[in-house]
Parts: sequence; C-alpha cells; structure tokens
Amino acid sequence: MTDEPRAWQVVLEAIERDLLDGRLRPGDHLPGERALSADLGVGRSSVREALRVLEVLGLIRTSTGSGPNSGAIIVALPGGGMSALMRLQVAATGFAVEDVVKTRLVLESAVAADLAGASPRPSLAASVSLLDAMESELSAAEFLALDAEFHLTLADASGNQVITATMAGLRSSIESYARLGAASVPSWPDTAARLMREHRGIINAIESGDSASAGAAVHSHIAGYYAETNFPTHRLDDMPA
Amino acid sequence: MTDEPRAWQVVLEAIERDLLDGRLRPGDHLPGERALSADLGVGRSSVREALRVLEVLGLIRTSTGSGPNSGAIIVALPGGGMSALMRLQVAATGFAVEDVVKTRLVLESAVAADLAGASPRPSLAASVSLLDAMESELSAAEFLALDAEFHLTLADASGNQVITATMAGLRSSIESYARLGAASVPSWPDTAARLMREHRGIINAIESGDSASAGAAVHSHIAGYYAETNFPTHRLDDMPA
DNA sequence: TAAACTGTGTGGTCTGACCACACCGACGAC
DNA sequence: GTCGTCGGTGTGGTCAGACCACACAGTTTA
Repeated sequence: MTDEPRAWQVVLEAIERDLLDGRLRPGDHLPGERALSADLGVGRSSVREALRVLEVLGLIRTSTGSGPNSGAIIVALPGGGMSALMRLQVAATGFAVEDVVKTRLVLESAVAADLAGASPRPSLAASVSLLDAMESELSAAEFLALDAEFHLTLADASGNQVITATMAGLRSSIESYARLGAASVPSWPDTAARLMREHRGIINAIESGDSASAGAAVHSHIAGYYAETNFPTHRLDDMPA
Repeated sequence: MTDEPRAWQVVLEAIERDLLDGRLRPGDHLPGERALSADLGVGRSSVREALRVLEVLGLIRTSTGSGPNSGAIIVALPGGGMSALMRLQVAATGFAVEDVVKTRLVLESAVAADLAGASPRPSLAASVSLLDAMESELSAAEFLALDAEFHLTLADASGNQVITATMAGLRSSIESYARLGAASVPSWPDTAARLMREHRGIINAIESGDSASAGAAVHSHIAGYYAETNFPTHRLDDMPA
C-alpha cells in the first residue's frame, strides 16, 4: 500500500530535505551515524549506505577520530561525483565513448566562445602558466595530465561550476582512452607540438575577443586529436590471460 | 605505507575492473552479496555499501527473491544517477541554479543546431506528438512535465546518450524551481501559449534545416522563460515554523 | 613549563541473525 | 497424465552488537 521506501532512502531523503530547507549547509557537520540511526529509526548500516552514496557523490567528506575535523562534513565538491558517475557509466557501456567526446566538444566550444565574448574578459593567467609548464620535455602521460588541467582552467575561467564539473567528469571517464591514443600516434613529439600550437591559438582567439573562431579552434583541436588517435568505439573484447 | 583503501572501495574497484575488462556486461548478474564478500575478503556490509553506490549511480538494479530476475543486475541507466547527483549538488549549493540553467542553454542549443544540420534528419515524431498532447487544457504542473519530456525527446533524437542524461539531470535538479516559476507568472495560460508557439518554432527551424536559427530559437525559449519567472539564485534563507 | 598519558567519541569494519520475497521442485488430488 | 499446492532454498534488506584505529581534550607526570 504505502510502498515502503528502503531504509537508506529514508536517510538520503531526510538529509536532502535538510539541505533544501537550509538546516544543513556546506561546512556543517552531520549528526553522528549512531545519532542519525536513532533519530530516523533505522539501523546504523542503513545510515552508512546513505552516507556512502553522499560521499561518492561528492557531498560529504568523512574522517575518523574526534574533534572539529572529524565526522561527516558537507563539502559539496561537484567534481568527484561526476567523475565517478561518468567513469562507471562508460565502463558499463551506458555511455558510448563517442558521445562523451561529442559532449566535450559542445561544452568546451561553448566555453571558449563565451570567454571570448565576455566583458570584462576573465583572466586566463592560470591557463597560460600551464601552457608554459607544458613547453618542457614531458612524457605523454605527463603532457596529457597538464593538457587536461589546461582545458579545465578554461572551464573554470568561465565561472560555471556545472560545466567545469561536467567537463572534469567527461575527461576522466575517457582518460584511459586518451592514454591509449597517445601511444598510437606516429610521432608523439610532433603531436604534442601541434597540440601546443593549437592551445596557443585558442588563447589568442579568446583574448582577441573573437567568439566564433575561439569556438572553432577548440572544436578542431579536440576533434582533431580524437580523429588522429583512431579512437576506439569500445575496447577490450578480448581478455588477458 | 600502503594507504589501505577502504573496504567498500575495494569492491567498487573490483566491479569497475570487471566492467572494463568485459567480464561484466549490461544484463549480467553480479555474484551474490555473500559471495562477493567472501571473494574479496571484506564484510557483507562493505559489499552492500558499494552496491548501494552502484544502484544510485544507475549501474545496477537489485531485486529480492530468487530466480533470473533477482539479485543485482547490471543495467547502466545513465539518467537516474545524473539526476540524483545534480539534485543533491544543487540542494547543497555546490551547483548554482544559474549555472545549471546556463548549461542547459548550451547543451540544448547545440542539440537543436545539430539536429537541424544532420542528414538524414532524425525523426521528430515523438517530439511533435508531445506538442499535440500539450495543446489540451493542462495544469501548470502537467504542462511542465510534458514540457520537460518534449525537451528530452529532442536530446534523444540527437542520439547522444550523454547529453540526454545530462539534460535530464539538469532539468530534474531545478524542477522545483521551475514549478515555483510557473506560479509567479502573471498569466499562466498566456505563458503556456507562448511556450507552445516557441516549441513549434523550434521544430520548424529544425525541420527547415536552419542550424543557426534552431539554436537561437532554443536559446531564447529557455532564457526567456527563466527571465520571465524571475528565477531565484538561491531560495529559502528563511525557514518555516 | 612541557611532555606523556588516559578517557571518550568518531567513523570503519565485521559477524551473525532475522525477515520478506520469489522461484522451483516434489508431492498429492483429480 | 495433468494440474494445483506447498515447502525448501537462496536472494537482497535490515538490524544489533561488537571490535578497531584514530584524533582530540583534559589530566597527570617529569
């Protein structure tokens, strides 16, 4: 009749309601697990299942011990949860890699165009300093890590946390594919040099205020890399021993 | 030294590895909780915490009982997890409502432009039949529900599951705000009529193959609604008794 | 004064015990 | 033979209780 909700959902909904009503805010401590258990009339294990979900979603941080830094604290870090979600969805083929790349294309092009059109134009100092760091001799893995960070700084400059978090998730979900791609390229130094040129071009386009060409530069930058590396649609139909 | 991972992370990582290596695919059954517990050398409660995460993320479905439909089954439904994540992030003010709306703007405009430019053009029959259903007299809540579905069918027509899932999540995260907005409008019937006109306009723009105006039509459609409804940046700084 | 020690409460984990449920096979009535 | 019925069995869902390692705070001690 009443369609009994599961015990952990009761906990999750109670916490969500407290968040929406402002009884809980970022930085606040959640009641202890034993207290929540008693308050809500569920077992402690059910409370823990709900807390685990919140933790993976990036909403809380937990620490052992006592004192002001212990317990479950609301943090609301958008990035972590998005990465976990997308990584697992890609792993389970719920998300096609191709769709992830296309979505990246849409979001990053829009961000670049937006940055170019904004006034006052946000500072790109963080992005530029990353580019400088990438000039040195780096392994493919190191380069890709900085490359990812560079793209994230652009999203960050737009000030839109949703886009930033989504892009971080998209990126991390195909991180392993990007690494494979780097290994499949004829000459990595040449590719890296081209990517760097394109990065500079993107920055220039943004700083010159040319929305259309900034968006186009990002688009061809990303699409070009994935085309060059012959991106797999799915991988590993064969198993290791 | 070894930085012991937490027990539930061991479970999560084991399952993710099985997914990536193809040992687990959508439709497969996970081993029973007791079996996983024994195999991985962790307690059953830790296994359950990991499974709960996977369930909320939309990766598995669990059912009690025995037989082929029982147990934990890989489903990889992208929508549910995205909605939960974004809803909670908005509730915890990790995501600003304004950023959610802007992101919707970017994604939906891109989808419309993409649909208009695609060849062969995907069928919009599902979208159109929803529009027809919306012509009848409806309450604001009913209208908004169909409206949300209409926008989703457009994303669905693009065939990009990542964008579809993301849009569904964005939408659900601000669903309550959209309802509040409908109540704040001077004349809801007038607003609804306008929204319907704009919907038809979007469909027409897509079907005429005009990418630019399709994107622009979606952009002004969404931006207009949120502007008209005087969207709150945050809400409920005051509490009920 | 400063260092060591103990008390206490936290999350993290495991174990064992139930429950409701859904299947499935054996058994019996017809 | 066929068709109900009726336990047996294994599943997830939940709870209770017990430890542990840890971090802090207050007290005791050198």
